[in-house]
Amino acid sequence: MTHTQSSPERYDPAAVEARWQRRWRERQTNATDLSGAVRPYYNLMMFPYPSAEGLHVGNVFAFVGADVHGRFRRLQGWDVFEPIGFDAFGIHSENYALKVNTHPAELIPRNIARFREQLTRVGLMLDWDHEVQTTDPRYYKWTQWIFLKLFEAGLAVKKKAPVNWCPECKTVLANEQVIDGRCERHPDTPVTQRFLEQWFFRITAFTERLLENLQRIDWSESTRLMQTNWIGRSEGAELVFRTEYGTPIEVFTTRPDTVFGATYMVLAPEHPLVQVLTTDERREEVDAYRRRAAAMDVVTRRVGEKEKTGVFTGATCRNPATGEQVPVWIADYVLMEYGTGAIMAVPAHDERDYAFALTFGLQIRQVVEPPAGTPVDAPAPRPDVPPLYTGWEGTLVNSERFDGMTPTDAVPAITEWLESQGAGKKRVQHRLHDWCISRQRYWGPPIPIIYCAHCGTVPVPEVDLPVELPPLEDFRPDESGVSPLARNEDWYQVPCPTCGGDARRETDVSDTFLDSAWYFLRYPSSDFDDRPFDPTLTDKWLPVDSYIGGNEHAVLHLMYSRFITMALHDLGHLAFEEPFTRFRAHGMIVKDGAKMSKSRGNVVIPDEYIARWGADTFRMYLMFLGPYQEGGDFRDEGISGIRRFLDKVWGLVNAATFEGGEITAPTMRKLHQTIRGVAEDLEELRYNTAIAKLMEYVNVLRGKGSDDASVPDVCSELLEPLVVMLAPLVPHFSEECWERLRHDTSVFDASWPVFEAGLAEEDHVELVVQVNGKVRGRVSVPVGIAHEDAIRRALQLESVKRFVEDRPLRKTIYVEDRLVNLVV
RNA sequence: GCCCGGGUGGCGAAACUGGCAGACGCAUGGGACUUAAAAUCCCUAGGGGGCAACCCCGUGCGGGUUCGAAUCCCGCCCCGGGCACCA
Repeated sequence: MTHTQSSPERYDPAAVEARWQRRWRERQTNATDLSGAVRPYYNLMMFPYPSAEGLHVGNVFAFVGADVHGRFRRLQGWDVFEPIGFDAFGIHSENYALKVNTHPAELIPRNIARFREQLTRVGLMLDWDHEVQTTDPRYYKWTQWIFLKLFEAGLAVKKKAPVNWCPECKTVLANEQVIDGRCERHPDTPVTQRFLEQWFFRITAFTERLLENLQRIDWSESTRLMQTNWIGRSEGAELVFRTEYGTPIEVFTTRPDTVFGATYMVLAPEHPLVQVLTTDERREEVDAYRRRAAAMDVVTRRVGEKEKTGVFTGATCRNPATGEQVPVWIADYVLMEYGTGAIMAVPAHDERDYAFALTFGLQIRQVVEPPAGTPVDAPAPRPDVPPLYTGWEGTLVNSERFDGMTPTDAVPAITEWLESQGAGKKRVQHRLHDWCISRQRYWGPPIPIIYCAHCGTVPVPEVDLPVELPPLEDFRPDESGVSPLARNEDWYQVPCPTCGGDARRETDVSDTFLDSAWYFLRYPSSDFDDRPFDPTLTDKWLPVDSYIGGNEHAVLHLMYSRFITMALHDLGHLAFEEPFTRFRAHGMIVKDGAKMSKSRGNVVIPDEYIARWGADTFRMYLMFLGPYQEGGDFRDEGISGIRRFLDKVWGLVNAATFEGGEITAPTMRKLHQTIRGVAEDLEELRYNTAIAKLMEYVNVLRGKGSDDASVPDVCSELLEPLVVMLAPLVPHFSEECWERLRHDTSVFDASWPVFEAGLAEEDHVELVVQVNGKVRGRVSVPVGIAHEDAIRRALQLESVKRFVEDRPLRKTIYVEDRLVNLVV
């Protein structure tokens, strides 16, 4: 049955991995025949920014998880396309280049070379024939082309707007890049506001579709939620208050039911009507306040719960519900970018208005009475003032004919009533803003626009693309608010494409997120220079079947990619409007419970581990340390367990018998249960439990529990399925084992073992026997035994009899093949 | 403040739809092999009690529903993430 090996060959990962990587390269194992594929499967991973530090463990974790998925799909018979590229434009690269005082054009190729080496070493099934680099003019030609298409469609517009300015980056930032009022790249630097002419993509034209489609795409729930919140849909009404001269001031409110309690109004300091409304005697004070607000940085202005400030304009407006004249104020707690930039203040039922009214002694009128016993949000500070109550429960008071209604019923009733007087209508408001894509920096694709004194804003003709980024010695940004390209007259002075007269190029470059918003469209078509994406190949391969990446891109990259795809769809360039059919967010790898960072000094360098343990052991360890979609804590002690496991498999494979030995029924059952379980787990990216099941199977094969220390002889029939199931996780190792099991083709040309339900079924199960809900014994019974029989068997147990005694059974519960519970 | 996710042995974790809590692995202890060590193999391993068969307690805390709760409900505490003067 068993034999002791004379001199067992040790598993040497370095040798095995070098050998198979060479062979994969020679045999083109990982190259996909894009036009010939029969069952195309597009397996995408988020392409990296090629930093000078090289691949991070977090990257490796992300990529390996995606690679395991791709390899699993391949074994299931799909023609898997697993491409990779490099996202090398942008502030990140440029800032680093400035720091080390080397041109990014020189740094990036070096970094990319290092990344290629590392990615290959990890053993990813990447098709290098379709690599893309966003910094390649062959690529960004088409990034510029997308800009032109959006421009033609009126989806790229230039407008003067208050924008986020990072004094450190010396450029504007998209709202998505501002975190806590600070630049995402410079957490110590508050973002300031500037009023600049910028190019915007009208993502807000797609808001409702971006929101609705979230219902029907198979994405991680967490990611969909983040996008939903980011879009920030609010239902309410737009109401009109008029000045004594009849000038309308529109306000947006989610609580039209409280309009009878609107005792004053507030406009944003930047609101265009402020000029018109302010009375002469108030003008000086109002102007001073507006100047202060304009100069204020975003943090100080945006941080909530600070003292409310504001100034009375001297004007009054008529509340359309009560007919009263109410004072009009300006205050910085009202934001110009949201709603109409003006609000009706209902101090009794809004926290901010309440604080403001108390500060400035404005009238507070309760119009919603909370039901008895419902806590209010803030007790009344004085007897003559009502408490603050922001809830939706209760009844309306002081609201004339609407008194007694619930707020929920009053919303449509009051909205319709005001609408009949031309003073309001239903409205939906979103938090999402247009995407500002201008960057006053050097390291990006120039925006393909030319300004001509005669012809105005002229798009660069398609035949002139790409507008190449000129090599600039000094690419340092400055305070001027314009790009370093604006210092290069030779470059920006061009004839107008329309009239031939003197004209000037746009000197801003576009946001890096535009580069990455379409790279997945380019991969299959990377060979074509005359089209961004070939219609036939695009039809065949897109949308992406599986996309795996980090949730840090939930609202940036993933939202922009959806928008660009949707826009290109509407313009007739794509047949689909959602780019990623399935998206899964992976978790984060932490070290000692904390996020890895250079400042903490807890960064794990993957190379050292791969050198010491081999890529396969490292891959499998990463997949085992926690649920893939949650991430986990990196502890190096755990790696040895994986290595021990691979050594055991190695031992079994090298002692395999080929003549077809006897296979016991329990072993066969375990095999088929494993085939089913592992497939289910891999399908759902539950890599840690898939590995546990493979370990269990190996324990069975090794006859764990027997005291025989030698390696048992196991027939190849039991080992082949194991090796195939291991292949997605440990590809080199599995190839080597496959060969030793006397195969001369790649294990990835094999197919996933077939699950046979009949072989997995047990004929007996162990029923748990409870008495009054407590486990008192177990009994082995045939599968599917009848209720009465199960009870009878249970009652025969001594341990059960003792607890039942002579008492009659009041009730019996039988869960088939699981348990019986006797209630006495 | 609002919206998610989480809290289970010494540690990472598992547990289908409410049905044996702790699979799998790490570390630890004991044993085998060895002159010895490493490697390897075997056993034990939530806490407490008992010579033992067994018994009691136990999934962040306090209540509840249920024959039965890590899982469902109510009220809290702590950790992680997202949003945040968004009307």
